[in-house]
Amino acid sequence: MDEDHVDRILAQWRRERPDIDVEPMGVLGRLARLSTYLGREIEKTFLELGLSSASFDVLAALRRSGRPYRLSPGDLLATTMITSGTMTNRIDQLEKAGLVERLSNPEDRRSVLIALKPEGLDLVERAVTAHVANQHRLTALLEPDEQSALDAILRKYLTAFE
Amino acid sequence: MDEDHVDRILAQWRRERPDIDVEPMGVLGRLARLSTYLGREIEKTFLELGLSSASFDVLAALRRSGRPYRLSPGDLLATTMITSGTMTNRIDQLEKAGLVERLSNPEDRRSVLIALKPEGLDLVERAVTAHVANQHRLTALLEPDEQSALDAILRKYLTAFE
DNA sequence: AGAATTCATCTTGACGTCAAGATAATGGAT
DNA sequence: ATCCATTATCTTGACGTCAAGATGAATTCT
Repeated sequence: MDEDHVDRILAQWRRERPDIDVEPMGVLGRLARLSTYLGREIEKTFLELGLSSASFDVLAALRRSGRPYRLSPGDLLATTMITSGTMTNRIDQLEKAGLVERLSNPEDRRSVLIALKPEGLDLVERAVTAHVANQHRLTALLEPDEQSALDAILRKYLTAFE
Repeated sequence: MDEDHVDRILAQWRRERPDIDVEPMGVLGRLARLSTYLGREIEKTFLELGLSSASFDVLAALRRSGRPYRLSPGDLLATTMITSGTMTNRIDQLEKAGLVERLSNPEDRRSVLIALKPEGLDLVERAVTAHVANQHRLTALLEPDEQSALDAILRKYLTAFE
């Protein structure tokens, strides 16, 4: 059981503040660090295609919704963990890049439909292939039984928030 | 085994792209979502003390380094996962808030020492107490055996990056 | 000693995000 | 018929972060 970065932080706290129980800090610290590393690895793959994780999330939501690859900003919002202002910003950029377009909805003039353009569809198909291959590489750093144990615990943990 | 948000995304991909193996997307997606939720919960606690996670990280590094609570920006950098520009920015703010001060190092004029001021020490002591209590609440959402299983897997996973 | 290299820190410009609120259209209640 | 609350989207201003490079000081090499 080698000492890692988080262990060294915990050891410092135990020396300086022996009154506090740092066990929770260990798990939560590791989760945060790991999530940062994994996020950066994932970002790299998208960067090679001229995308970001942020843009991909929107394109992917449109793609996996099925034909005709159209969703309202509100629908898109529901699939992510961002605010409406951030979604507007993401759509603006994708529109500027020619990957999606805003279509007005004749049935409800308050709302708008975001549609994947052919260029966006083509790009997201290539991106998802590269992304999934990369995710496979990243999860392969754990053994299959560790992956499924991790997944089960994360799933339970998430129910506390969703 | 109820269906969660990530399951719904995976089901969409399986329908639209039956050729791809979405298993890795499940674990990694859950890890990212959970990390975001936990990060927001943690941020809330610091907000009540007029701090952010970012500021706390710096104050905490100084506090747990022990007396006289002084580290160079380089030392601080090594304990975090941010760039030097971001560290300068964090120190600027803490200095502006009167929580730390920059001391010139007479032994090496290239470098600087960041010192906790009494106000900073007082605040970080209160912050770490509140933070640890909050972390305890957050980890208590899992059973003790789940917490330790999670910790063990995360520790192993992290070795791939550190 | 002088020049080139390395090191420690800071600056700049850009980006993604958020909170709060603005705008505009709809639907319901009286 | 009008008013009001709700819904959908966008705008604004601020913040934290990063990548790239600038600055100033120390070290190494000749």
